[in-house]
Amino acid sequence: MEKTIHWESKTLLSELNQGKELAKQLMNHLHPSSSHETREFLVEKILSSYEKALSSLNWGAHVGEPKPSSNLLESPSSFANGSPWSEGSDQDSKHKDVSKKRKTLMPRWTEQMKVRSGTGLEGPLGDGYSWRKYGQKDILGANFPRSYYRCSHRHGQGCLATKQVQKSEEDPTIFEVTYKGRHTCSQASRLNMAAATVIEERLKEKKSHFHPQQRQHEEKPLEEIVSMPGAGLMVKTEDLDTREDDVFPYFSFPTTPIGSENVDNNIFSEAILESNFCMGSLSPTFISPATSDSNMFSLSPCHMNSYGLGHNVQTSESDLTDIISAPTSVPNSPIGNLDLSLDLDPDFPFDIREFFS
DNA sequence: ATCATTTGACCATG
DNA sequence: CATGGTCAAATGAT
Repeated sequence: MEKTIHWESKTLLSELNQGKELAKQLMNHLHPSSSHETREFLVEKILSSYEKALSSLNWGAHVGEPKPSSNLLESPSSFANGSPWSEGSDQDSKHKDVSKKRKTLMPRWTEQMKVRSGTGLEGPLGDGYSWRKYGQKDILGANFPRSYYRCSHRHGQGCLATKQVQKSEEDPTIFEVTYKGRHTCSQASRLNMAAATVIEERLKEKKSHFHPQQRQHEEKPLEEIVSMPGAGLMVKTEDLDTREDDVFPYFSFPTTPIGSENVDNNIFSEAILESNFCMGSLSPTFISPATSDSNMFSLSPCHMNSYGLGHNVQTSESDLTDIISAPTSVPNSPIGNLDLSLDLDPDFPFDIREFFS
């Protein structure tokens, strides 16, 4: 069996290496003079490599798991109007029996994203979902309040996804976004479109000029910017509920496009976002000096929820909260200068913003 | 008028 | 009891 593992890690390595090389090539083709097709081609190749690598991980890592990763083939329509998670639509009956306080079997994960308001790039990007703010609270020991959002389709579609947004104390340009629950609403498919659009826009922006569309109103960005999945971030999975056995590092992301219909931009952005996620969570990167939390683990599971797709991530209950503590902040270090030393180390500072900005 | 945000109060939890 | 999370009335925006 060791052989198998070996073989797989070899495959993995070679795929990753290939991806690396391709990425390098892509970098060289980032000049406006380079043809769009070339870039597209390279991107596709990269994605392909990653997919292979990932699927190899999938097969190798968790055999005894309840599910492979074929869930993405399921059409989202299956839960169009009834969230599979909210059995008894508890939304009305909040006062009901609190007796069984199921710790909300909702997955929870945190992302940290840097807002670069200087460049006008990290504008008011959404994450493709529409949220409604329902509260704000000052948090003890924190300099900035925490905002609470819920999916605006909660009423219509019973979507229970929520998120919390809070400015990082150390670096106010960083927002910590904690998502709870997945979207059961039909917005999910829009995500990719939105992201793709965003990317395109950025490209355009980059090419032409930058217009100071947004100045720093200091407070304003927070509510809006909040969370573009592909933004700088680390993903910290928290409530993974690994009470029992493994269920731990859980790879489940679409290796297949959801609707194989409009597979152009969608895949593109989707895959990019995902790889970004994964990279983010895999990178022990820079242990922020800010975090006084002595040790951080260097390996965090890539818990891909992919927004409404992977509804299999079943969470039992337990507080695994601090296992995975991703590096909190992107340091002020010269990453900004595209320090893409794409070496196959876990530090891989993969950040599409750097590519597209 | 409708919809979203703000904000203090209320509630659950540890 | 302190804290974090949510509700809902008031307020603001469109």
